[in-house]
Amino acid sequence: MAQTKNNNREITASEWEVMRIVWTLSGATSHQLIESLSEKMAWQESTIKTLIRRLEEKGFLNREGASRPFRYQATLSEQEGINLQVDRLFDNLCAMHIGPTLIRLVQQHELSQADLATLASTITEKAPTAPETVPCNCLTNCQMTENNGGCQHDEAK
Amino acid sequence: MAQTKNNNREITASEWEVMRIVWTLSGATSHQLIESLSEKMAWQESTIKTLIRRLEEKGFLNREGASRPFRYQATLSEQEGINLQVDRLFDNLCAMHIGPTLIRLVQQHELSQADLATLASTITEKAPTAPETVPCNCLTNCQMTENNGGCQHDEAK
DNA sequence: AAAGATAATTTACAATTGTAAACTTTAGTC
DNA sequence: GACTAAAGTTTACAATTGTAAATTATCTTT
Repeated sequence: MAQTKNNNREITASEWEVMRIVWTLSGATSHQLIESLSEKMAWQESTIKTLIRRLEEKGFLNREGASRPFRYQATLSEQEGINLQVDRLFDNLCAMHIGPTLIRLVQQHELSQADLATLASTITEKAPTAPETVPCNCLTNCQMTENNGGCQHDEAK
Repeated sequence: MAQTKNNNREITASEWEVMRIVWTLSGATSHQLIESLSEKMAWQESTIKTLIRRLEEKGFLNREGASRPFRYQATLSEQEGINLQVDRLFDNLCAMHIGPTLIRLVQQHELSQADLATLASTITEKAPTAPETVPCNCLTNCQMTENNGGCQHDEAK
């Protein structure tokens, strides 16, 4: 019996490929997944079946349909899935480095007029209450002492 | 003998914690790492030593000093490490979802005046050449056919 | 130089992940 | 209804990761 909840487990890199197809097609049969991924990823069909099963067990895919060619549906939206991965990453970055990281991402990726506009207004909204600087939050309370050299982080650039 | 190059291997979640401390302190001894992480992560000292060794093997840490309390130095800067992780993630996101994802990140995180200003000008620079929309690039050539339901992605929101 | 304290290396072991073969069941077809 | 093809389930197995104990080597201090 497939899980209904995604037990706080993670979507791995390989599994992510499966999810992408499911999201793109708004649900897919194993046949479709095998077709797409055996080519794109050079995986054997067995591999793809395993990934589907694991995603079901983890609660990220639900099987639907009564008779055999079942369909697999994502239990979260693509944006939710992305948020999951992105937050897991950003929650482990030094606060001081998030700004430069976002700047780089904005520079590096192609964004639509609309997205740029939204970004611009978001920035305008945040500006009035933005702090002068965002300090490093790596070591809780920056409990560094003299004998360990202190928090060098503030000198980072 | 420790690797000099990071053989295109990854920094895992646990290893990342070690790197953060090394970066924050601009290099650290195993003693410092154990002090910091045994508390923060509730790890045994042995665990931390293993992580240090693996990071050395992967080429992300270099040991320096001639006599015993060695120091471990990162072979890449924190920003480079972050870029590595961030790119690994963003390279596997549907292009169409990157805009909304960045908007959300900018909203969600505290950014300094300076970072907001840089972001703003970056946006201004990009605007003139920004496309009306950024299409989904999930399925290479979107080689979806009628019998698989076609690329539903363009309808995503 | 012997002991004791530190630091580093080896060994360990279960869980997860990547990858897949083998086997079983079921939907269609003759 | 028997056969076959497609779909789904079980089993497998090595590599990586998380976590750590045991062992060995090296400073430091009597």
